[in-house]
Amino acid sequence: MSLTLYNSLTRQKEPFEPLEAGRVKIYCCGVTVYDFCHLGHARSYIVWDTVRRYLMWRGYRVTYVQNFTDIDDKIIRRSQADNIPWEQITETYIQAYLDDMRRLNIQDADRYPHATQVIPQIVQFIEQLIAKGYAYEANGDVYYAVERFPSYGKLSGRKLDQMEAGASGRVGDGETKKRHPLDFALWKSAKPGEPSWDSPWGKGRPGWHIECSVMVKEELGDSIDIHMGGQDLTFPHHENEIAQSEAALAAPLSRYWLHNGFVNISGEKMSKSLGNFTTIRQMLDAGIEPMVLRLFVLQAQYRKPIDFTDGAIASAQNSWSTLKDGLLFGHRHGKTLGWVDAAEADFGDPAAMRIEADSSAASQFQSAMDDDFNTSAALAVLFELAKDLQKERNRLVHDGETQTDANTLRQQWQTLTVLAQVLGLEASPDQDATATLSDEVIEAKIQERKAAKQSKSFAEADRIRDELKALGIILIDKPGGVTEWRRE
RNA sequence: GGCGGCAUGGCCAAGUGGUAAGGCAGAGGUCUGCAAAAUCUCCACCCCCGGUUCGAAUCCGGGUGCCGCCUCCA
Repeated sequence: MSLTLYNSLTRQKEPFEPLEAGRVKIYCCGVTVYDFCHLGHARSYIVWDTVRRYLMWRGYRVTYVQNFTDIDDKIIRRSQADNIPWEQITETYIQAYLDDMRRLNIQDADRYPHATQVIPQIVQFIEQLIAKGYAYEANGDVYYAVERFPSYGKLSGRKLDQMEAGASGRVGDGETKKRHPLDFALWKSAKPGEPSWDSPWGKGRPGWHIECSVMVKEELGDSIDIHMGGQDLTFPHHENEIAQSEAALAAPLSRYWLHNGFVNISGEKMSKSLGNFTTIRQMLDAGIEPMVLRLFVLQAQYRKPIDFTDGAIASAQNSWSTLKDGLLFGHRHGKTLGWVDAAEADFGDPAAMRIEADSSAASQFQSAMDDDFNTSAALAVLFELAKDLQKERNRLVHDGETQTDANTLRQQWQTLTVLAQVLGLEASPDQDATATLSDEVIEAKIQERKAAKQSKSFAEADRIRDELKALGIILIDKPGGVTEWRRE
């Protein structure tokens, strides 16, 4: 059984075979740092983080590089509009990016190259393209000559003449320096006051696409295994990267190209131009839990569009609550069940757990994920484990004993924890411990309520229950006048 | 105009030849003073029309509908 993934380049699912056995070199297109990240970024990077985690779980040594585009027209515009140095803009939003992603439990890349850190290499790369006849200089700008690259369009499935027809209405003005309407800038000459670097063509800055070609080469080499990004990057960005890299280096840029689907907002396309996007921090600050967002994203296959609505988030919230209870099972009941390791320091750490790889759950999980990262089917495995644990938890809380033996439960819990972690879904037991009320106070309240119930003061009893509920404490009355409680 | 994708229960979403995973929501029973995401149980023939096949949501042909890219965008 092997990992199969959908390759945008060939438009079909293919078995995954890295260039070097056991190693995977990944380049993920990062953000242009001129604004906060939005929900679309969240989906994209949650998905790629999950792919990376899964490959690691599958035993590959993964090198994951993601760039920051820190020089670009939008950054310059933002700098001018806000009257802030452009370097400060990029620094601010790089930090914001890292903060947002960490909150979503997205692992840091192994390296984050910046476009401005490789300017000499970019200049050199462009010189190489000019020398090979793939690029030409025109009044301080340098363009890539798409007609010189015969397979131009192979990634996005277009042909030059078709695109020319489609683009004819939009090209012309101010583009007269181009030999072909679809030629794109490798180097842009600087206007007065704009940030610039020296080059053989005068002061200027790199075009958008060339930086990625150069950073891939610098960080990972001429050919890599997986190149990923949002669906919108297929054309022109990735198409142009291929044209640049393969013309200059005469080697396939990437074996596999992965593209994630879009996020719609209440059925409407989300885009910069429509302005209907919510930033990640707005959502998180509004109280949407990071794991809920992650679950929302992973409930659909990564290539399909998803629709962000209040209802979808409410549903994900409830779903997360089920999984979270399952993930906290060991922390809440491990000691009660007499698990030998429950007192150890790394208890609950998935890295310290060894699950049986041939367990039914793990193998179902793996075959789901092996099929082009079918996270939706993979989640079904987690839910089944979580629901089983939920039942046992209730038996334990209500009847004082479980139906399944303690060791089997421990195995189930560990399996759930490990597999969830592969999807980046983690519940911290600290949330339990740092809750608002101490156990003693809660017990006192329960005794108070018990007295109220015995004197038939049900209004008072309900008031106490509501009061605790507002603080996240759920009370469960059991036969025999026993009241159990747990934190929500 | 060119290229591509999707259409499965109230909502979301797996499933690519053998009679429909999972989540959310809902219904009924139990339990309860009441309540509870406590517990038990229930809830789809897969857009339409043809065809292939012993057998199709799954393959083929034709419709219809929705969406994306071709322009900054994950």
